[in-house]
Amino acid sequence: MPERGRPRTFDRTAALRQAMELFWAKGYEGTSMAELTAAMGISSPSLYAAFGSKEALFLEATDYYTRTEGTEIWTALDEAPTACQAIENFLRQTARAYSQNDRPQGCLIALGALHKDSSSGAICDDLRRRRAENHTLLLRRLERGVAEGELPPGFDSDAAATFYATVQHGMSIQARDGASCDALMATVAGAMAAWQGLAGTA
Amino acid sequence: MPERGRPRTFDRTAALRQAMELFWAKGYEGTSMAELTAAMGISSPSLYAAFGSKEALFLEATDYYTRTEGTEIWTALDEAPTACQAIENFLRQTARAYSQNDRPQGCLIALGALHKDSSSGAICDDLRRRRAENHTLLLRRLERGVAEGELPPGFDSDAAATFYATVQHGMSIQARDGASCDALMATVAGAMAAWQGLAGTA
DNA sequence: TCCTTTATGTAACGATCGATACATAAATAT
DNA sequence: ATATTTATGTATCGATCGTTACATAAAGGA
Repeated sequence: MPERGRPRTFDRTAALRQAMELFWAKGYEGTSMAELTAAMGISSPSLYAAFGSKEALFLEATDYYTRTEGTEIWTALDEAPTACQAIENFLRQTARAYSQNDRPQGCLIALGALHKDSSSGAICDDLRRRRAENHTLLLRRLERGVAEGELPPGFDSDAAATFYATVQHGMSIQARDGASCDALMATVAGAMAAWQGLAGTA
Repeated sequence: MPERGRPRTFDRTAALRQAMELFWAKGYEGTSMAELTAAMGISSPSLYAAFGSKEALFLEATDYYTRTEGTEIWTALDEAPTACQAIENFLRQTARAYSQNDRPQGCLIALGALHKDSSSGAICDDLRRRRAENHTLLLRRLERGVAEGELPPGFDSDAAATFYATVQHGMSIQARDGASCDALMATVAGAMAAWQGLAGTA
């Protein structure tokens, strides 16, 4: 029973990836249905039959983004033996991923829809929720550092997580301005220079 | 000879301020001419006669923005006696300005047009140029710190300026996510914790 | 007073926006 | 073979996009 009726003639996942790259490069509002259908290689009715609407397509595209792009950024968090190395790897992987030339620069979650419009309200909220989730991942790793005794008991994990998440968001804009991986690494060095000050004198 | 023909019936500067606030809140692409004329209280032909086009209006609005909004952020840079205090005041003023409730959160220069569209190409480039100017202001202040002996000769002023500019850009997104002034101050504390590491062991 | 100049108000321009109606094609179910 | 279900292709929907003709109103210059 998996297939009834006429089978679709295009690869749904491949079309979704094309949509993701377009949204990634131009944002939600900046991407038109005409551009989407052209990039995905399908007609407008096929797109609506397969994905529902432009808004639903964006939500599915961001979900696909989090599952396929920049995963090395977040796996680095848990695999590093110390919280310090975890944060540094997190930022270094970010610098590398954001400056790749074979894909849009910066992060779709950070840049996809920053302005709360009447049409993109749900989109904006969804991205905001995903940013909050990323903040939580940083927070959990830092709290683990406190639990393991690497960081002092009075360490403000939430403030530190906010700081490093904010640095990452800034790196998206920096990458959009054409910064190279080396230039992004300068920001990483600055952010890691803060580690001793944050961990030492809490 | 200052006035020939029928005088305009609206305050051009007041209308420009309304346009600025709208662009600030919703971005270039996200703001429509209908919204602009409604907020400015004028008709479409009056807008075009006074400002030329939507693109020209945005450029003039961003110029008005830099002359009127957040000036305390940049004056703090030169007035502080030390580079360290200059950067800290710069960031603290940023935290305060970005979280005000009587105006849009974050920075128009950082958030106004991040996606290089076919229509907003010139807009995007103009904002990018303004961000580069802000980076230069930070760079000059740090170089002055080196010249005055506050910072060691090998201090990488450019890398530090990039770091602090990136933190400020991230604070725009953080502010858009609803962060309070106190929450932004956590990021400021993190960024300033990096100072000793950057200035000490260069 | 007449002419020029600039601004306003109404109305609408062509283009593009996101989204669909409709008929047809291709598969399974009975 | 017929009915049902799903996808495709063409053509277009009403709404909104940024922009502008056109006639009229209000000022200064001759």
